[in-house]
Amino acid sequence: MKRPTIADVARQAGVSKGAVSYALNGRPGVSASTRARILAIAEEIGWRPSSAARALNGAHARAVGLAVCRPARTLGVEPFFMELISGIESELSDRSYALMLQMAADHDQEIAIYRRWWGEGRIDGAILVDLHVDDPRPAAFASLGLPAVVIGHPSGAGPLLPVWSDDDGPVRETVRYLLALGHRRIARVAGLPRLVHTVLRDRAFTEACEGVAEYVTVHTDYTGEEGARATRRLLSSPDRPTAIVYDNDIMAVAGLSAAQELRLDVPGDLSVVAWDDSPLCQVVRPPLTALSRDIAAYGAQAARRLLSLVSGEDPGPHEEEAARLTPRGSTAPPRVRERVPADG
Amino acid sequence: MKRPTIADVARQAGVSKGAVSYALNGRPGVSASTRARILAIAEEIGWRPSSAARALNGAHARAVGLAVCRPARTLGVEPFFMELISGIESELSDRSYALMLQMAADHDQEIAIYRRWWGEGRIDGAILVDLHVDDPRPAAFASLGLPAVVIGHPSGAGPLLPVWSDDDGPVRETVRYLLALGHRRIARVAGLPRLVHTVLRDRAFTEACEGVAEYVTVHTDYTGEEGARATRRLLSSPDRPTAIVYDNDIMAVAGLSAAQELRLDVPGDLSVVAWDDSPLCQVVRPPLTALSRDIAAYGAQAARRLLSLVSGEDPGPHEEEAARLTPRGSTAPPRVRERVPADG
DNA sequence: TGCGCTTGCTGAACCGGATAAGTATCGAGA
DNA sequence: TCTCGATACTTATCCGGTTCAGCAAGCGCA
Repeated sequence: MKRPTIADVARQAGVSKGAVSYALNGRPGVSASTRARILAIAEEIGWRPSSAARALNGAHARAVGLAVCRPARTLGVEPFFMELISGIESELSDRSYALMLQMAADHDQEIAIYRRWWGEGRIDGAILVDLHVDDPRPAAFASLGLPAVVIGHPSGAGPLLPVWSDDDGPVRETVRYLLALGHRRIARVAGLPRLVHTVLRDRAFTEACEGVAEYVTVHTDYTGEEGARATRRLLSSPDRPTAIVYDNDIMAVAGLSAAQELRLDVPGDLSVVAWDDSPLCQVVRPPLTALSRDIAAYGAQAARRLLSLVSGEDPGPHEEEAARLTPRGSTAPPRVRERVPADG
Repeated sequence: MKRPTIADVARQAGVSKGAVSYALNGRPGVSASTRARILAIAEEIGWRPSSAARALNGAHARAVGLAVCRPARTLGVEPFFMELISGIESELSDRSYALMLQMAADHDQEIAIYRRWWGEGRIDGAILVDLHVDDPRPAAFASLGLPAVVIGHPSGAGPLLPVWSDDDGPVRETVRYLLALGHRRIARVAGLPRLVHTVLRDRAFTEACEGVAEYVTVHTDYTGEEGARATRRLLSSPDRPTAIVYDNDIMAVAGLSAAQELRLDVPGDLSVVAWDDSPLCQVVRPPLTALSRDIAAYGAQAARRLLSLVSGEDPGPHEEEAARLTPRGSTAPPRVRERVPADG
């Protein structure tokens, strides 16, 4: 009942282990007829290469690592991750690479996990997500010599290969769109302030609004709960915003509900824009105007770059297509007339 | 720049490879002082055991597999999976087991993936989810000799170890609750009819309603889109239901929106109940009455059983705590007065 | 006829650990 | 003093592949 090895194949074929190895790997060194015979026997007795034995000879582990440190509750709710993983997967499974997944409590633990995986020869490379300001991970990865792709802006990727999508453009596009609709008081319910892309979006938002609209940014932890709380606070202010841009879809949905609970009409009294366009956005009423991007493609791209990095090539950094504004029912001109400049 | 091996440690310590192995594994055969010296050197030069070399000696791969075949779009949205995975993870990472994840297109591909992983010695066991009626996987796993835990009802688990939560009780509890509120026309928007738990819930729902309420069950694919469509169809019927029970939270949210779009008041005109209680349920207005269960604990339990199975023990089947009804704002007595029997 | 080259294969070393078997050293007991 | 037995190691082998050196046979060619 033991797993068959090449020695078993060799015995049955009446050749040496070496010949079997050559035959099974499609390398020269055996005749076509012997090769066919060996392959047939291997097939028949159900031989599979032992990944351990292969790895021992310096071959690749044929797996890449993804350790994630986010609180479990955000992970479960935000569609972003599963879509990203499913994109990564699609690329990996095509080449029979596996994905090693682990949740970490913090960056130190995450680094420890990678150190172990890499040290033990379990992974060939890693994908780094949720880039922080002053993130210790790029340097740690580099010192380990662990090939890695960073999903995040090059400015924070250090020596690692970045795969990112523009944050600046979509923010400006959104603000322009809201301005064009006539909004002059715009709020942004942002994610964790320590994340690089939050900082980039914050800056873009500020610059886009500066001088043309009143604006405010509130930071949250991405949960619907905090999104709702931030929304209530914003909407109960005397000069409440007429539009709110949310940094993820779950907060946008929560914000929408919070507004409706306050008897405000969306989009009449308040326009809502979500960043990232999961099915969730189209399921609520009104459907949410959202910044859409193909997250699965994003993940697939990262996986592709990582694999080429692992195989010794030197793929350049890659900027994924930026998110595009998909207007839906949650945005409209503000009902409350504002003093609009003649040239506006 | 190569990874240090026990040979390197042995050389520096001035002892043999064997002694180092004994020392590092905490086995007798070396003196305390030598052991300490070896451990110090190993630590200093950053030695890690090669998982490949260990696995080659018949040791465990220290990884378990999880191949999932669901359409990516459902995966991304439904919180269930990420919560389950995060629960599985929490248990695995405590014992430094890794999780190998892969998405499959269908059951055949899923079985092929496991066959490969198991054949290659990459995994010690597997977790099987989304049990289907006449599922080919339990038999396939058993014939492979792959230790596995099935997340699903024992009736469908075949020879594998089941970990499940009761479907029957929660369905009946929900129906009783709705009946007590005065509902007499209840609909159920169910998931895929081929899933074992859908069948179980269908049956329980039918039996609970039989003779005491009008009822109807509609099957969907779990997406919000189909949930909304089913809801619209149900609500546009002349004798529309006064309560709808959904098989997951995303469909419940979609159904809620669809109802509100039809200018129906929830819970006045329609009561809504969701199965599985993600943060999503509390984020919408009104917050959804839901069947709550600790999905992460569910996953952790499955992982725990699998690990004990892998280590040669024989843990019994485990029934997780059943989902419990958490009433919230989406359920109330039906506003439209119905002819309620005097004894009702 | 002899030389060199290619083809097709064998045998052995090797990867990094685990482990069984063997050996040198030392203290205790008879 | 000799033996017994534990202690503290060393040596050798094994796991399942890969790979390199070697070698015999067959072929072309001068």
